Amino acid sequence: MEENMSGFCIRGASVSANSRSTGTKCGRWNPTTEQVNLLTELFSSGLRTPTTAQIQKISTQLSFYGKIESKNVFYWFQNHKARERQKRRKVSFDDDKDVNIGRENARILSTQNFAYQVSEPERLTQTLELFPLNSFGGESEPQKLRVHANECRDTTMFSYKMGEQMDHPPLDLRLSFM
Amino acid sequence: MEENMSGFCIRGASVSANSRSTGTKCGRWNPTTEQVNLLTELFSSGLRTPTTAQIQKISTQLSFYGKIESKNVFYWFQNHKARERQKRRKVSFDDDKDVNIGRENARILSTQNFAYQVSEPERLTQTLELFPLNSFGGESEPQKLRVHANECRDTTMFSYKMGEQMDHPPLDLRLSFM
DNA sequence: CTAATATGAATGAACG
DNA sequence: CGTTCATTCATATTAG
Repeated sequence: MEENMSGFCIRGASVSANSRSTGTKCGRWNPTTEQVNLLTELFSSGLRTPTTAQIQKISTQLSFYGKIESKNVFYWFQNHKARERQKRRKVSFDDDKDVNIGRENARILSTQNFAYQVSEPERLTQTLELFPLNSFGGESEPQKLRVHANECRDTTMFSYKMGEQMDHPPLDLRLSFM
Repeated sequence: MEENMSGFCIRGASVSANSRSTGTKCGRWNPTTEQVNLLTELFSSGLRTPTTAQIQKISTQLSFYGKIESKNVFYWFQNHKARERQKRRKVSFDDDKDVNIGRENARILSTQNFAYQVSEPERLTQTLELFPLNSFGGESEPQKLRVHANECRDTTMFSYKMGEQMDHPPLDLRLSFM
């Protein structure tokens, strides 16, 4: 029984009283097999970051198979994409230094997680005709080669000028942003 | 296996959740409960886009509770505001599987100009007055200073010696130290 | 049962 | 400011 109650998990905040009991009502969505199948199909078909409208429609469709919310779909795609990339990244270098790993363990490295058979786009369209196929039909991932400094360098971001705001009462919401 | 192959800052992978990033260097900021409380209070008071001066003030205050930089405050407000709206967008109507009542509720987000104003002007003023915003001598000067985050070397840049007394600050931190 | 893993959820950081 | 990426936390699930 997954009684989802839109629980908010305050990360770490409620560590007080966390000894054993499930005091923190953090019920989370537990997708059904059908839901996962459909989501996986969509993903395999190329859908990576659905728009809000798409998310809502998917959610509506999936609600037939069980309780679901839009944010669940949103998170699912976020996580699925992120983890795929994450695992892909781990495999990327495929060091020789770890060749001794057993073939059993190699499944994580070499196996595509999404070996699920990709249904034809047509069928996908039939299933839920909500995706403009151009969104993923002939478009490749942007693949923006991003440097992405991953450290604490100063990003010189907020250089938005501030006027005489200290003078003003804090009420005036300045729009000067960036 | 949960491998930490990244080799980066092992940010207490399996440690308890809350402890602020003690000893962690270039990992991402992990706000303490007190910091989050204060930020949330300010947000609830109506502060949405703090100015540079405000950011610095807030950052200074929050640094008492743990390592923090100005950009963290900046990002926090950015994210918090954005996700407030994002939730509005991804609001999944508690769709009853049987009842088909999506129409009426579908357009609850007709007006969105509600949240961008302070709930109560006086309250905000009071709240901000708790922060002395008059640090700059000549207020007439535009004082376009950019928030300059320090380098990765933020090894206890704040010389606030945490006394033994502040171990358990009251919940209303804002009132306590002002 | 406990330990390890898979994954939903959350959020800090940053891009466009 | 909306959107997206990356990392982390919490929990359901599964392996041992």
